[in-house]
Amino acid sequence: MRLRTPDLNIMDVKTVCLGMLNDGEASGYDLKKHFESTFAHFFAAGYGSIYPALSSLAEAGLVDCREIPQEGKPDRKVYRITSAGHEHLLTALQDPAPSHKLRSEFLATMCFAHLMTAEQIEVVLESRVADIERYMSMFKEIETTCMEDWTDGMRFVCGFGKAMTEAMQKYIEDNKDMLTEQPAARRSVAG
Amino acid sequence: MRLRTPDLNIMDVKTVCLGMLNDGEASGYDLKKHFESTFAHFFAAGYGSIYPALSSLAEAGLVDCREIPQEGKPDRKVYRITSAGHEHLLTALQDPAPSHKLRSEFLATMCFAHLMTAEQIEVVLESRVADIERYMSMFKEIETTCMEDWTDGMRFVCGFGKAMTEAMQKYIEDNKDMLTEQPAARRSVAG
DNA sequence: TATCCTAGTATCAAATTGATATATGAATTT
DNA sequence: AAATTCATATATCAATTTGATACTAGGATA
Repeated sequence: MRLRTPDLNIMDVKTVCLGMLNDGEASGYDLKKHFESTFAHFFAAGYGSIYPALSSLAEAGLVDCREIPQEGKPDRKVYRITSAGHEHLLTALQDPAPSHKLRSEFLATMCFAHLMTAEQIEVVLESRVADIERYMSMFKEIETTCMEDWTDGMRFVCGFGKAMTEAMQKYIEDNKDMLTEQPAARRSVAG
Repeated sequence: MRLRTPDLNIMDVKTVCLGMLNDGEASGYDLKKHFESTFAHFFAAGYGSIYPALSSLAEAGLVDCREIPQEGKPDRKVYRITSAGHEHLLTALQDPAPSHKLRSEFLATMCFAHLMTAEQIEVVLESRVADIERYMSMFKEIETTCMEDWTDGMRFVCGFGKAMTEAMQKYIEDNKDMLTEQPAARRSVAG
């Protein structure tokens, strides 16, 4: 019988929020903006995971919460990391093999390209290229604005994202013909 | 008030299973092996999602199931795509902008590299490089064995995986010093 | 005037993860 | 010879995450 692993040192939404809060206090709304900007290319999180994460962190005493009353809007809840939270973060960072997983409906779709028309394939590739270009602008903007006051870690991570995005762009550019210049008829049922 | 999108044309585990079954009948166990080999680098799925997916597909009449009795083991359930299933697959492939998402605990960890010791960072980088090398062997094996009878789509997808993996390897090789050769002291609390 | 954007909270069903359970024969290790 | 691991094959379950939705209001834009 195998014992359950402690589950305490995993980089889930909770831990990433804790890490962000280690950099300074913030509200759930503020954290969401972080997830949408610098973290967007490798770690997505929505309100549906951020708010429960903050509640859970507060309940565990890893952060504490201060409510700032506002008129017309809900109270702003500002979270601050505690020393227990800081310790917990250091523990989570001890995982020697953090995961790195791609979930690509795009590639899954391309696996079945032989069931699609050339036009359908082109539309999908164009949308992917558009996405890539959005990321490239984002990386460029980041480089020219906030990058100077960043840690080496953040620089490494953004450079990583940029390098991957460029490689993706190049691969698609170089190989799209593989998909769209099919000699044989496609699709077994007429569209 | 916005209407709920039809939700019928999404490349979820169900649809990917359907696509795999379009290539020939298979059991849940067989599909798992597919997910572990050729699909491993971009679309993970475990039994916990495959079996419910197959049940749901069968219930919707998109596949049918034949039970083959076996001694000592549970009956083998072999699923075959129906014509309704084939149609559904073609519909799912009409999504013009299928997603492509990375979820990287590795990069999230590296964001907080300033809270880690140089040794911890090195261990993490080594485990990532080891993972990359496993993927590279996998791609090489694929190229020398089954690639010939593949569709252009599958070739595109595997080439994509290989290109990304190589780019990742190169980036880490070229930039790891950024993380491990820090001049300043690290960690605010002694380890 | 109407709609959209920003600020701010929060919840919920559905999908997915990762582990676990069950059962047997064959292969491998001690 | 006994013990352990591996391959075959099914399935479930709690916890996590997704993606959408709901509520409110001021300011900007069409």
